[in-house]
Amino acid sequence: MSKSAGAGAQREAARQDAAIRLGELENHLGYFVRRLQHWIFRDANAGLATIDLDVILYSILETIAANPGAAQIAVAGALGIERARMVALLDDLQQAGLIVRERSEQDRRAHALGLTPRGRVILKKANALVAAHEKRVARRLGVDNYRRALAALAQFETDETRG
Amino acid sequence: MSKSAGAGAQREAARQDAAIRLGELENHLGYFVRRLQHWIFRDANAGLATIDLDVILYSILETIAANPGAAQIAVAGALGIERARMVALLDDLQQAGLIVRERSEQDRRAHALGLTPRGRVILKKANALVAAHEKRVARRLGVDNYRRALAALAQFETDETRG
DNA sequence: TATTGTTATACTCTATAACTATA
DNA sequence: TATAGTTATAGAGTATAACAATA
Repeated sequence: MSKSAGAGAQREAARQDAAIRLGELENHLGYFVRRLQHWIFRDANAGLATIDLDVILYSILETIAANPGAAQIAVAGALGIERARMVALLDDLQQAGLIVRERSEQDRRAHALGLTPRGRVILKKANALVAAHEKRVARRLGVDNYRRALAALAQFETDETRG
Repeated sequence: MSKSAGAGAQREAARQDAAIRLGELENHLGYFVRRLQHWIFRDANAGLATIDLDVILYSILETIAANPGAAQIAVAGALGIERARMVALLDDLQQAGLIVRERSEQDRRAHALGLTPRGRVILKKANALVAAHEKRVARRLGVDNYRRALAALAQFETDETRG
């Protein structure tokens, strides 16, 4: 993965950030949310890559573990993933031997999702990696800020305006 | 924009959210950040669409206004946009008559970016629309939570790990 | 040699529509 | 008629590499 030119350009761009003013953006939560999310995804994905997962796949595994037998559309809805896209993501997890799709007994259109024994083992490792990532976020943001941010953002409900 | 089938599916998915547990995700800032960002982008873009802008184009306009004469790579670096992608975004703004690209006198490789008079008018309207959006975010999140979130997240510095 | 802007390419994600099998 | 899962496609975004002009 040679990135001699690209890394240099990015480093230079970062250096110039200090001289750039953000104007009204400083007053907009969306700007900071986007910036933080960008960093969080890169850091979390870098950790999860060691067990061939990423943030999305991990979130799906964790949600299935918390809701055994749930249908694809329920997990997709909870995570804000399109149901069309969920198909390919679950294909990946199934081919990796981490989940099973069984016909639901209540509704034969639906798949009842579940973790395999291997899925449970990987999920346990993933949760350890994500916990380490959370500590990095907390250290970076400051422990007090981290707690405040988590408490404030956890109260946001998105359901009403979906779709 | 007929979305009879899609909207129905999404509404159903949202309804089922209530029954879905999130497990460890409840303790992860990244989950809530992603959820909030998703809502914020949709809401802000819906507002800005009335003047043919979106959040990214608005952020670029505002940054240029705050840093007249800045080079493309400096603006890109401040906003976390790839410099390759910045080219097309600035093409859009230029074709819309909102910005100008002039050769920098200090560094003839670089473009000195600036707003046109029309760009300044549109940016003023955009800032009003975004201010209205921010109020919706604050109302949705609760004013105290909004202030706490803004204060906490504004202290996150991303520079070190770019690239 | 390195950087700015540019073009090109491959891959991922989003949004949407349509199909099947079920309900 | 409507929904769950699936497939397909178009448009956006990301990541990367390479090139010309310039430093």
